[in-house]
Amino acid sequence: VMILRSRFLDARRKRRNFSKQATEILNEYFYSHLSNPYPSEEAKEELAKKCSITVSQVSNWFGNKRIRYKKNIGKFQEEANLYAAKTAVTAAHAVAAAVQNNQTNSP
Amino acid sequence: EDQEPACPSEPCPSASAAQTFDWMRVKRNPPKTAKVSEYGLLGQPNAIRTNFTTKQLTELEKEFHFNKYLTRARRVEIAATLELNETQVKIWFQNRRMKQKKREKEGLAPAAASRSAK
DNA sequence: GGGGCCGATCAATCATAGTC
DNA sequence: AGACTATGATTGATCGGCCC
Repeated sequence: VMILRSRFLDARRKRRNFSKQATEILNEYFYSHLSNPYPSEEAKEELAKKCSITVSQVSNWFGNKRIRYKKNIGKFQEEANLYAAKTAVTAAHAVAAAVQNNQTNSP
Repeated sequence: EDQEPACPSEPCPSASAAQTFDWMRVKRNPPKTAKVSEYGLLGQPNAIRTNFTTKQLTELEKEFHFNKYLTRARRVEIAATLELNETQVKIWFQNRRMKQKKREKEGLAPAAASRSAK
């Protein structure tokens, strides 16, 4: 084999993990869109801005996340529940508002 | 905006019923880089990612700088020289162009950002 | 109708950062 | 310190869409 890795000085040599907040934002988006975790170009730009990373990095993140998630769903169960609970709060607010609105509009 | 489930009708037992959506079932067909013959002839499409050698990559890179796009003739020539399929050469150029575009994009955005940034 | 290109994505792998 | 895992990036190749 010896596939000479002349690609020696590959860019991936110096890699930095994203900040905790950035990962938080990305995971929140991922799990709140678990049925279709494919952010549009615009959504990626917004996420990139919020996370202070590039759009490509956002794409890489989602690409890796999707593949790794479906490869072993069980391994991410805990994480999935965590973020599901987190977004459940905002969801509850939305529901509450909807109910309120419903009561005042339909006798 | 379009968050998602919010459990419309289903109870949603305790926490999340993490179901398996279609995107999780997506499977790509194995590469058809049929190299036929060679040895054996069991016609097994390689089904594996080809690892280009340094020489092949160097040559392709050189060609790319000469021409971003290939002509049929050039493609045949290069494929023969590097012992690759015409398809592999074609795909390599497509990917290379995309890579180029990505670089240009990332190479200008930061510049604009640094200007607007304090 | 078919082949090339584009844009997005997949999937496997690389190389490093982080954890124990 | 060393083995093992988590994770960001790279890349050959696929998928769907569009154009000619």
